[in-house]
Amino acid sequence: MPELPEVETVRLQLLHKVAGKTIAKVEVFNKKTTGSNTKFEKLLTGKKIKSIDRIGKLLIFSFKNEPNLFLLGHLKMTGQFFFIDKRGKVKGGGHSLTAGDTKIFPGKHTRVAFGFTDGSTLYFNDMRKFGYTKLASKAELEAVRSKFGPEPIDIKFDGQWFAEKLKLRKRSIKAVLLDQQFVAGLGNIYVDEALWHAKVKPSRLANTLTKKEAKDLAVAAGRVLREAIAVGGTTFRDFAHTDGKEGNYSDYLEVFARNGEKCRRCKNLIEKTRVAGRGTHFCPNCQK
DNA sequence: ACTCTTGTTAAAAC
DNA sequence: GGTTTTAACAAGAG
Repeated sequence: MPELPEVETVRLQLLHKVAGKTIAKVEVFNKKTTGSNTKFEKLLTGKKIKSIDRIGKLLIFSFKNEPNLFLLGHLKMTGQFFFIDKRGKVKGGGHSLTAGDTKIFPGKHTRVAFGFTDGSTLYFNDMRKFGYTKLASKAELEAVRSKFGPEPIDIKFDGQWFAEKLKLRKRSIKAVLLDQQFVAGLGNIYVDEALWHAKVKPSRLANTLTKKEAKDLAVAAGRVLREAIAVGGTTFRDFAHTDGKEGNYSDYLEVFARNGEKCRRCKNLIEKTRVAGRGTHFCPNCQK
């Protein structure tokens, strides 16, 4: 699912493709996606994209000479951004489409289309309509930003702080890692992966981790996120790059979707259970 | 027809 | 007030 590495992959691709472009026309195919803002199209038309930032799994578009206007983009589970040079047929992935097939934009799952003055278009597709592209003021953006915890990939991420904070939490370590207010960016895939690398069982209560386990986990979380960014994220089902291609971290997964297969560390079989209400993969032998 | 999938949030419980 | 749990959301796959 789209987690920090997938969103960062999209951010880097969009930064390269749409920064500096001016929006000529906006089409909303699903009102809920834009927060049912009736002024959405009008407020964006004529605006020039200045930059694209990210916090956790949230994309933040800013505009030239518009210090009080931001576009917040969240993929949730099935959101996809596609960039098309000019409207028409394109090769690539996306829903209701097989590899190498041809897709017409806008398609069945296109929720918003941003047309630029040079004839190119950015499409936001989202099968399940949980994702959004919503406008926000500077104050609203700061209110949202304040709710995110630090990111494990931040060079200032503090293992000592992490270990001390875990002592105060009584839920499973998996539930705590999924909490974006505690640490930002991890989702179901990378939580399971980080816990495997740190040799900690997902069901362990957070306050029972030793200082060494906590510090190992902090390092592991940063490492899996960084390595996943380096290979364009993980495509498990729905995630696609802005050109429809897939992420390659699927080749590096140690536990996620590997239930029944051998642990590469101890040769035991990987199990799948339910922790924190999520499908959870781990090695029952070498994760303590 | 029924179960399963997950990111986030609102609401209720503690 | 902070923390925790649960349900809800939507649409498709199997």
